[in-house]
Amino acid sequence: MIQPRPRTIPEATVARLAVYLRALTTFAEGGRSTVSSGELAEAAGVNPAGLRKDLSHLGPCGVRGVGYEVQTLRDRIARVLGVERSRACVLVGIGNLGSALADYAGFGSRGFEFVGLFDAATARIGQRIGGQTVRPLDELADVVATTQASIGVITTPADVAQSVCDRLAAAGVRSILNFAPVPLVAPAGVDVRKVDLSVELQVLAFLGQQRLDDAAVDGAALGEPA
Amino acid sequence: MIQPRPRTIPEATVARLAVYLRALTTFAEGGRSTVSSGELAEAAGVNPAGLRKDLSHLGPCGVRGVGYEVQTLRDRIARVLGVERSRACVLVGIGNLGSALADYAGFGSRGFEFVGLFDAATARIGQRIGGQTVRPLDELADVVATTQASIGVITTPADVAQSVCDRLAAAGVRSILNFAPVPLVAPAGVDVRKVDLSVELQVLAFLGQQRLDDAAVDGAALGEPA
DNA sequence: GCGACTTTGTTCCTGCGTTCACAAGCGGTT
DNA sequence: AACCGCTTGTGAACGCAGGAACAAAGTCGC
Repeated sequence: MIQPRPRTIPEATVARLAVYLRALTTFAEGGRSTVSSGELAEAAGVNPAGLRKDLSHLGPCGVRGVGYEVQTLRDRIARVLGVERSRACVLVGIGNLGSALADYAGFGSRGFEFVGLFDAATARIGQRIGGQTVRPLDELADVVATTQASIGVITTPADVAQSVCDRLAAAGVRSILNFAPVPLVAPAGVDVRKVDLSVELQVLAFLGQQRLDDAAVDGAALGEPA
Repeated sequence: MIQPRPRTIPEATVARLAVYLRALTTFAEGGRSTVSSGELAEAAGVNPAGLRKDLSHLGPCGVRGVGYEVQTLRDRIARVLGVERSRACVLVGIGNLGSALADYAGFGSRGFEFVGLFDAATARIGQRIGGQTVRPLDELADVVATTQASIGVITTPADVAQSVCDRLAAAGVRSILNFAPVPLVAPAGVDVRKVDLSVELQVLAFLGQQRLDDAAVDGAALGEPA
């Protein structure tokens, strides 16, 4: 049995496909019917050749000499990414960040719907955020089972993140997005993806500092007084 | 003039150094005086060999047969990352996400201090969040100049992000962390780093879907009925 | 004091991602 | 109908990150 096309799309490509999808939506709203790889690449902030290679994973979907049909390409990327059907998500840890995510309009428009918000603090239970009511952690397994939620988001403090991860996995969640600054271990069959905001800031700060240091050294090499 | 050690540390290594720094702090609080690369790697969720290679960029800092001295290594990483001195940051766009970041304790403990919160909506101006008062955008240049803020964080809607980026760069900010879902173009000498929360979720969803598809194909290949 | 064990630091290698460059193909024009 | 310009899709080369294996070095026990 020959696979006509390898189903394994590189993760970096998947991430960019999501960006292309958003750019294509903007083009469609602007009334454009076709775009070239150059235009789309500029809108997405990537290299045109790389964009074409990314799209090649979906099979031929452009017309040579013309470009890509906006609507067709948009639909195809959406189907590959699975945006066509809505995905139920649960969110654990309703602090500042959790509240912001629960209320973030950008998720709903991309097919992600929060069907359950959970927190351990009794003070938070009952609060209404983004159309949902915060529930106690005890109800997590029930909600995941009844809603068939496949994605869990962890915005708890670091010390309870692993325990929450275990409970999510046990309840049947298949994918976890972790904002807590600890590496999580999950059973096989459960994907974990980490977003670490402090690390992003520290990398940024380091790059800025490094640039200053380099400039200082270059200046010294050019004969500046010590 | 020979550089005893190349000053260019890979960006991926820098990101992991920040993780090691956090793990080392945890070890220090636990009273540990030394750790091996294996222990630290497990706490950071990486491969021990890779960890040693990362640390090799800082020069020899361990003792063979023993491991790494927690306090010494922590100080060295902190110095390389520039955590020792506090960095002034400004934040533009005080929506849900912006408020959460302004109030996020994880930044302050890592040497990042928000010295200005800005928003265009008059309704938000004057609000107090995390010890700061939200100000109008007009005051951005003044605040950046007086506080010598070097880092700007953008949590505005996409359509105004580029304009905010321009104003930040003009005001003298050197590094920008962008949460808006658009690629920003900044003048030379200004670093931009992007965090796209919807993309993270979409990648996660795709991986989960792909896993299901693969399982279905595997099952069929094993002789399941069609 | 010496040997064995432990752990670091480095080197090699494999695989992946990115970029450049070119051939193939389609539409418009004469 | 044939030519020309434009754009896609792909093949090759380059650079980089990650992982495994090995040599160097220091400590602990005898």
